[in-house]
Amino acid sequence: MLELRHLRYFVAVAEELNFSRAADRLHMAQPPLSAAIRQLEQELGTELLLRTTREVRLTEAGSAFLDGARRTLTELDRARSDAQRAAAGEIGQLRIGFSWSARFETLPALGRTFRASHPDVSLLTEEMWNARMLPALRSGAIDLAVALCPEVAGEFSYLLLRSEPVVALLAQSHPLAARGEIELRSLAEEGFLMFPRELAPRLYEFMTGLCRRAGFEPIVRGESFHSGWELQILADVDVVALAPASVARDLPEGLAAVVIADPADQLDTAIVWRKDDPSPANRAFRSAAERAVGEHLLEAR
Amino acid sequence: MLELRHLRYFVAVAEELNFSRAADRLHMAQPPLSAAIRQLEQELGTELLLRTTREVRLTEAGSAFLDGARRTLTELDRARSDAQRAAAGEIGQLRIGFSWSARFETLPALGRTFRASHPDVSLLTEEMWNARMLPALRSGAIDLAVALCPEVAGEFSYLLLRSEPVVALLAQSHPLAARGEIELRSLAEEGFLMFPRELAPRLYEFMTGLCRRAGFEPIVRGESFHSGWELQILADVDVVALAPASVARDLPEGLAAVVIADPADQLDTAIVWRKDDPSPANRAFRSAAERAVGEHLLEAR
DNA sequence: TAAAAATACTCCATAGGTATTTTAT
DNA sequence: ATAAAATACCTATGGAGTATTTTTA
Repeated sequence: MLELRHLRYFVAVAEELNFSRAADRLHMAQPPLSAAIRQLEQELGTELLLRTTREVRLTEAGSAFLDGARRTLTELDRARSDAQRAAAGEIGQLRIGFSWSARFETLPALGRTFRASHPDVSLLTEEMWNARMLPALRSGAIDLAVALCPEVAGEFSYLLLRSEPVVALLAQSHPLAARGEIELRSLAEEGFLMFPRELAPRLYEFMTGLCRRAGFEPIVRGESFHSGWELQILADVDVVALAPASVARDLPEGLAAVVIADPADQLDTAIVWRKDDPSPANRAFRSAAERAVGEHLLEAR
Repeated sequence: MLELRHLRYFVAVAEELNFSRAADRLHMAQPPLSAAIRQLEQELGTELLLRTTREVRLTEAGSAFLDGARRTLTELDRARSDAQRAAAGEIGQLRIGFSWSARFETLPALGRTFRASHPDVSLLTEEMWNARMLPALRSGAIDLAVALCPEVAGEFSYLLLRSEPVVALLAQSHPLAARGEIELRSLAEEGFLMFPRELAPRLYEFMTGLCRRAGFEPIVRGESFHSGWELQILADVDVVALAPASVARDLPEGLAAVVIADPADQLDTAIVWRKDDPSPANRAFRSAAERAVGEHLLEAR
């Protein structure tokens, strides 16, 4: 059976064109080297070397095989280093599901931090609603979730990335739009635009809970957020919506964001992963995230 | 030490994701297979497989290494087949030195015949004078010579490809140009254009010998053939030259070729090679040449 | 005749086998 | 309870060593 040994020996002999010197180089005796080469030739069914006691020459087959043997050994080295780099999380890919709101500040900052240390891991990101994230994580469709107000069950772990104030999004023409900050209760009479509850139950409860604690039940005038939050509608129809502050970074024309006063009402964004996920790239991403948190790279600016 | 055995075993296990089934497939027992994989992991310094008694999964490193291992094994197969094809003369290259006169019929016909059976051998051809051919063959600068009237010494073998009549090349305006055939002695009073004797001594002797047997000593009026035979000069100056008949296939404007009558005065073209040349492609070319001779593909048309 | 490959043989490392235990579902 | 991997132990093939012979330039 052909083994790498044969290739290594053959390359040495082909380079030295001298069995004794090649044996030296390989730290072995000359007879077993000769035997191994003979075995290789038998295995291939063709002469690779023309030996006389005075010179050793490559045959055409030998010269062709030398190229191939070198390529094979190189390929093996690459395989080895790929495996080791993959084990260190330095190559591979990560599929990341994220909440729409993470698009503005959190995800870009995470990406920058991670890419700086792991340039050869490709990040495949997909926006999705919270309700899809856990099943996607569970099934392995994604490796990590970057979620706003995530629901986290037992089989998952998470790391809090940032907390940010809630803002009310409303038409610039609205009387309250000019204010820097408002009390939530001043919106008690407004119509609210919400998303379908089943897309992110915990976030939905958080927002209606805010209103209730502010002393009113929100009047839900529509449920129309589908892919992302289609905000333009807020300016057209006369309704308001609640969102994390970072959304204000990229508002459509004619919309304003006003911070809700109560500093206790913060919206959390976290990364979530399967506790038992052994992927080194995953671990590496998490520690990059920790680093980013530690360096305050994820805070609102 | 890492061996191909490890790669073969690992690929089998990674494909079956089951040590026992993989062991079956490899016609071996399960424990030594487990041992080999453990050894491989130790060699690489990283886990490749996550085993429980119920399932075997690839780690990231394992998945990366699987790709690399497959590539390595593929590369080895290619190396093996390259060696075997090279041994059969099916790949490689042949450097061929040829006489100018072979360019017209002999070399193209040889090329066609050889390429039909050996499309992956590249032919590198170079025109040269006979005097350069033997040293070039001896030093290995060329593998084969296709020579007109070759001088063949002991260390070389040769195969006669064709014999062809001698023609006289002369200006179309020459009184004899209209004749289909002439006696050489009718050129006794003409001036001859020759090449420097040292470029092809045997051919030179052959041609002057022809004249002497026809009863005259040729009047050499110039020695001006350098690269190829610059024939245009024959039409300009009023001299004649002797050449093999195939040259008539591609005469410059204003020149005519007239066959010399004596059918015994034939010019031979042969391929010449080093007796001890072991190159399979070389052998293959020679047998293609024999085939071409047998099928009369090299004869004048 | 001298340098280098081939041959003859010896030995032991280890690949691979069998029997059994452990483990996780 | 069971299927599958790990462990323990054994065997023998063959890879590598030493001493010697053969070859050819």
